[in-house]
Amino acid sequence: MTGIAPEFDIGARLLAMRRAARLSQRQLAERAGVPHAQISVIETNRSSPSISTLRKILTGLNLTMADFFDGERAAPEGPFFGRDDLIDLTSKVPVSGAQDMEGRITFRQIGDARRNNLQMLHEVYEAGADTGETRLEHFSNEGGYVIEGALEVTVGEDVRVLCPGESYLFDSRIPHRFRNVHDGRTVVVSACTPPYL
Amino acid sequence: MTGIAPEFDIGARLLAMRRAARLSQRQLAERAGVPHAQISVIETNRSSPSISTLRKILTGLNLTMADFFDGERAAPEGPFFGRDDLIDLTSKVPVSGAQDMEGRITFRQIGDARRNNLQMLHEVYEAGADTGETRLEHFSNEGGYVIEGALEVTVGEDVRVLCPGESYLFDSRIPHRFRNVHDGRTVVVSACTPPYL
DNA sequence: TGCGCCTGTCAAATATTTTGAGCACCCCAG
DNA sequence: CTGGGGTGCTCAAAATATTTGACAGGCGCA
Repeated sequence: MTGIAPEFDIGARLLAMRRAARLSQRQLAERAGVPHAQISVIETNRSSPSISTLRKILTGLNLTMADFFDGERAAPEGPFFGRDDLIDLTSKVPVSGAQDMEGRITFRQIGDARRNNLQMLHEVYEAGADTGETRLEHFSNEGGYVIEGALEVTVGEDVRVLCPGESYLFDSRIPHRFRNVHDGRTVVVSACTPPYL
Repeated sequence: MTGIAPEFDIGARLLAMRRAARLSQRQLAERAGVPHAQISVIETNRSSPSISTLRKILTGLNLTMADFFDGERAAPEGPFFGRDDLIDLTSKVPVSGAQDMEGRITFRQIGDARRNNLQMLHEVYEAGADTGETRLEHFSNEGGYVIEGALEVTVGEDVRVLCPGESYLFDSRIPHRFRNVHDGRTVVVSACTPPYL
């Protein structure tokens, strides 16, 4: 048996986190103090790393185990969700210029994205919030609808400011960026499939 | 190198969780579908289990990875903590008669218990809340001070109702139990060393 | 083109974990 | 006391993960 967990894709998750940190396998390996091949093997799910190994690697990403497995947290059953049923993903979303963005962008997920293969988020951007250029390679499609405020969305070469009632939909592989250009907060309801996290 | 993680004691944590679930190593092993020796080896920190293995074991305890590593979550630095800095432990505390107690007892931790080797909690018992007989074997000492309401505390053979201003302190190895006998909520500030979770 | 540097992957040797059986101990009923 | 059933721990073989160094492809630049 090649003990690979089916439910939660460790490899994909690590890959996403690493990409988000803009690190190569080798860079991460050095930070974490593990051989570089290790990263490759784990990301492609060809081994189920030991806790100690995973922890070392996570150290290089400044993440805790809890952070890493947060997505696995039991989600409310549904199909209906109250205000408090939304799952806060903020800490998990690897916003590129994360230095200054702390606490300025909030993502809350509706239900169990993985099970439904659909990730719906309620996103709140405080004034000035900016994801920076997101070059995350999730092979997904994502869309969103602006509820409040004004969101500048950049997709590849296209840029546009979206106001309440306006929306977007594109292939996630295209580098994209979200920026709140409103002086108050901007609220968006978005969807992504398959789920990013 | 015998890759054992120093920071977060996996073995102790698993032991605590297993005890809380009132399962023997063999019982848990069967539920989880792993050999019983595994449990022993992990609990004594003589191996750092693979993610897939740990997940299997956790399944037998009805826990997710996120639950298990929740304690490792980055705690606020301190030495001062605002209202929102307290860490909610409610989901992690294995209250014995947990069936009915859902949402009726709240535990919030102050700062990083593990680092300071001191776990301070703000506990809120809703009307009727009862921990049931807690036969948790933590080799700790714990104390508490009642802020509001009325708490019936049972320690071994001793029983007493504590009102605001009253307090308790005892060896945690003695079976104990907390019960809110007030018709409103009861609030307690407690401490435990070394930390239970 | 060819050099240098980067990327990620692969294969073989080594180290660790996992496995299943067996051991010692304790408790209780016969 | 003796057998049955429980507890957790130990051991050696088998399976897996980790490590190391080599490899192929991409990219920029002389």
